[in-house]
Amino acid sequence: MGRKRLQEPADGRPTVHTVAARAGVSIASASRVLNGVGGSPETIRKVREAAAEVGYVPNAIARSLQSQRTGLVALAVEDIGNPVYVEMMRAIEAVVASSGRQLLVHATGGRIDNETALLRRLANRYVDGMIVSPIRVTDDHLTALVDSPVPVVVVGQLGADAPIDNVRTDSRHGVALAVDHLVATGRRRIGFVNGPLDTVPGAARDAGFRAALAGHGIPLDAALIEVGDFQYAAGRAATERLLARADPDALVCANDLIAVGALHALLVAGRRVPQDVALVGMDDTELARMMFPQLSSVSLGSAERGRRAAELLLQRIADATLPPRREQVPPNLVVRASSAATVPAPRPAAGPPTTHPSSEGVTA
Amino acid sequence: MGRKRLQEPADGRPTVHTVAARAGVSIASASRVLNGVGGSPETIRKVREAAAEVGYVPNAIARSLQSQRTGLVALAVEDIGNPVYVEMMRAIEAVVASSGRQLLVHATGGRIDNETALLRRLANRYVDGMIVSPIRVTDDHLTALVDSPVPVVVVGQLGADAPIDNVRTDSRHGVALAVDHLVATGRRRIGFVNGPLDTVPGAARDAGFRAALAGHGIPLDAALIEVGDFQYAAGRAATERLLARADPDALVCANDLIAVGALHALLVAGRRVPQDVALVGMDDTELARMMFPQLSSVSLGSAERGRRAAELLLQRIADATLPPRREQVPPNLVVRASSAATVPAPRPAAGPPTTHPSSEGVTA
DNA sequence: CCGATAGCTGTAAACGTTTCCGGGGAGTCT
DNA sequence: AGACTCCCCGGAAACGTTTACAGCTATCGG
Repeated sequence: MGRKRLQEPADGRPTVHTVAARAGVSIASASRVLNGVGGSPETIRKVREAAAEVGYVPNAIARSLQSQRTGLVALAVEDIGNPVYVEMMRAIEAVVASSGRQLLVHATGGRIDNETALLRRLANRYVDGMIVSPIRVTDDHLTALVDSPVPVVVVGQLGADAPIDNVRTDSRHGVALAVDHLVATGRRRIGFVNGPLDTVPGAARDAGFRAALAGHGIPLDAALIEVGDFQYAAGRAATERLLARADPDALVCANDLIAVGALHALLVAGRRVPQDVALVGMDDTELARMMFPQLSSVSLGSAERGRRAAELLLQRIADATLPPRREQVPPNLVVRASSAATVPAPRPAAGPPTTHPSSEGVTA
Repeated sequence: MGRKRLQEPADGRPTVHTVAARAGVSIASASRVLNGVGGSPETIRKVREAAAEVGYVPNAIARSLQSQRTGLVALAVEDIGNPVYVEMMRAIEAVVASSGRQLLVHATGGRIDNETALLRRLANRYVDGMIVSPIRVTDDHLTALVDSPVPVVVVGQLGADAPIDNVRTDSRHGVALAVDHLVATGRRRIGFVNGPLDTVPGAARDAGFRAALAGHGIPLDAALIEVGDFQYAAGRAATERLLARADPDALVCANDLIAVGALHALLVAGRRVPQDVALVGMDDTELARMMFPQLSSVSLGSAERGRRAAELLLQRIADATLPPRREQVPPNLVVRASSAATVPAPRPAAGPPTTHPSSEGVTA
């Protein structure tokens, strides 16, 4: 007969065989006791003791191979530094952790190839499921998502007929909320600093801005629209370009990072916020509250979307036969100092300019 | 004889058996071809074809069980939303990804139990290695780190004799740089907004602040020291408390989040920055450059520390017998508008005393 | 007092891959 | 022509776990 399997691996780390041998029982009994299912009191005692003595800790990989699940869930977002994704991530992590799983975070940099490569590697079964928030979507991309061997939930807009669990918001409407608010407080020369138009959110926000302006009968002035990417530096640069050629009395920004960049550019240019230019960001991240003046921002419920996406994913992991579901989180506007109606009246001509410390402290 | 193993699992997903059978070769040959090692041209062709036809993708879990590595590296930090960790994470991720591995990110919330639990779960071999940046360290904690079955690299201060790969900076010295700079530009009533003293960085920065002040012969005024935690809201609240009872002409903050909170509190209180109060943060994150005025900040080289930690970890994964190493990244001060010398001259004694409020405040 | 039943235990198969090893064929050198 | 080398191939073991199955003992009901 051939020699039995090694009881003690060269590694030195104990396996269930080590424990079983030491306890004088079979590996099956040892495994049962360690999993808390069955076993006589005597067996339980012996196995527990042996396990404690050798410091046994089960090998999760072997277990996964057997059980066909890893307890890992992946999240793929464009930019891990964007506070909106941090908030989403926190919400997802809370749900995922409460189900005893761990979260694997991936930054795609918005590059599609990166994301499809990730999808493909996903097929190798290392994660039980995935949440992805793509900012660009192609057909290839879509079929990769649909064909994924593990459950996928998408956060963001998706073709209407795609059979994929999906939680979205309505950022078109979100931009409209911002514009409505600015118009209501007397602003008319409303500028817009957007992200790339070839992204899903960029396109949606552009459409929303144009529609909202049209809804108020305000003619579109191309000089008041500027495009960068969704980062701080680009937002600042784009705003500088815009200010060089136009004179807005309000600025809508496609996310909070851009808004912070815009704020910086405005203050450097000597404009007072909100007296000279009202400013509204989007995503309502912690960053908006950190600024001085605090930024108004359109909340797109990122934490809520993350939470729901995680729940959808967990449900689908539990039951793969569920029909594709779609959930929607409504946007809502949070008004803060950066777009407050100016003190005496919305008219920029009247009123003492100085009551607010922000103006003097900031425009040195 | 018993029946052979299923060629086609109920799952429907192809395994190496499926493609071997389809190609008419053994699983050993199939495996070799798929791994690009060996095989005759004919075999290679057949296997490749079969694999493509059934859409074979290897099961990473089974592979890991065999190879004893997962290609996953974990990172545990206190707060995933703190930009300093974002920068560190980016640097780590770059190194890790270039070695073909993936990064698993974990937020510990600074709670020790959380972290040791993570360490213990680590023992189950799901990751090849781990980078941890603990803000609190106990003995239990330390032994858990030392006993870890997988390689661990610590970012941050650690007991001098701990046999653990470690990359650190000198935040004591970092605080001293800030104080030196403020003193050199004429500030005397220098306040300090710190994080919790029972954390390693909190304690180090406190010690650094006291030492630096003593070095300049400036008596310590307890009213000028305030403690919160390392978050924005706490920094703002702590600064409000401090301003209620003291009148600093400069503020050193234990990190940039605190500094942003402090800036907000200062501006709300009507203080001008830097004229009335100079402000210096720490970590030199993107956030510091986003503010208006831009914040001076002591860089602790977080990206560099992350990069080095990742490299140390990869080296140790490759060779576990390496002796424990320790690397140090020096701090350096980045001066920006928030602590610029006030306009007429840095000399408080010489120049005309009245033009600027700060100068008169300084000669107390 | 005997058969059914319940609970425990051990053997062995299974998860899907890599890899050691031995056998065999083809080519080359002496 | 025989021996040697080199390469390719297939069988089978191994990674460490869970679990189906069957056998065993002890208890209980009839």
